[in-house]
Amino acid sequence: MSKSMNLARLLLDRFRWFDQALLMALNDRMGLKVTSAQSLLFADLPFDGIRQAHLARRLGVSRQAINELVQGLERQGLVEVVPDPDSRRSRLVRPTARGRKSVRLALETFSQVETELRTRIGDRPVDQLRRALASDWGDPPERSSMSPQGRVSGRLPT
Amino acid sequence: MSKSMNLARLLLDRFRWFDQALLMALNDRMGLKVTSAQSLLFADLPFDGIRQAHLARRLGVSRQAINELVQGLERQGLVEVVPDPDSRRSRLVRPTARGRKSVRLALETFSQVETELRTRIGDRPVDQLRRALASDWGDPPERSSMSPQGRVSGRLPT
DNA sequence: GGAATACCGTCAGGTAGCTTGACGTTATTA
DNA sequence: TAATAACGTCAAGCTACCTGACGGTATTCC
Repeated sequence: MSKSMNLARLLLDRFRWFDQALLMALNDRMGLKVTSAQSLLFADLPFDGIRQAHLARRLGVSRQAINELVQGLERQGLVEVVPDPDSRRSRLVRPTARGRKSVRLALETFSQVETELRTRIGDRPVDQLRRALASDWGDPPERSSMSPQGRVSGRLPT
Repeated sequence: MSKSMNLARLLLDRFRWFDQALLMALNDRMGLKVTSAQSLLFADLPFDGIRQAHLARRLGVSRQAINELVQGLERQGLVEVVPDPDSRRSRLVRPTARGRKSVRLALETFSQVETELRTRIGDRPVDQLRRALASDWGDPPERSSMSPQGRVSGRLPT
């Protein structure tokens, strides 16, 4: 059944496997009601701050989308937006104390979950999985017209 | 840089790599403006029809969500919803002629893209990738309260 | 030095993809 | 036969995106 499944579906399903674990950890252990999109931001949130435009490029979404996510996190007191000392047109998104705790929990969770996965399917497969995923795939084939934007989360949009 | 990236992000990015190729193929070769969510449905669309509730369970979303996607595809003439001969409370979602052509193109594209990937990163890594992804991971750890629903697409929602 | 250009965040308005809740219909189970 | 469960669907609401446009700030270029 899963043997003949296409790689795209498999990749998405496995992403959701991780994502679900993360969301549950953040919810249960810190009472956070972050969304999947917000939680993904955490992975790229250096403690010394980062520009929104930078995050946008990193995640492959528009600056506006990032702006919205950041505002949500700000409302929950997880990040604060401060002036960038290096450039007056930019502002830095930086986790608060509580935010840093969440970021740490998120990273911890990912690593724990990966460890758990190793006990389930073995060290070798996980290493091979990571290696295959992390190697350079280049740009997607079939390149052409079409809009460049993607989705940060895991939904099925445009 | 990508070496230390967490598996979740890697999985999502690679899913998007495939998804983008699919969307472009459907757009360029058939002029279809299907969304990412709709295109994912294709992977699970048997030519002899399937129930919406079945699709919902398969993709891990609500029946209502599927209903919406199906209506979108119906508007574009890609599927038709017909009575289920086996049960009067159910209806079958079945691709039209044009729909079947799209489904075939989608499957073809996935296979071509995978072939292309093999020439880029090698046969072994792709085989290992598929094997690791398709093996039984069991339920996500950290199980607990929280809502069960996930997202079909690739976005970052609740 | 000053003007064009490019980049930063953000407002406004719009869409797709979801959710929960509720309902009528049909099938299954007790 | 009566309760229960499953199917599709309507309604309302939210989140995650998008494009377009704007006013500030840097950078580049004559």
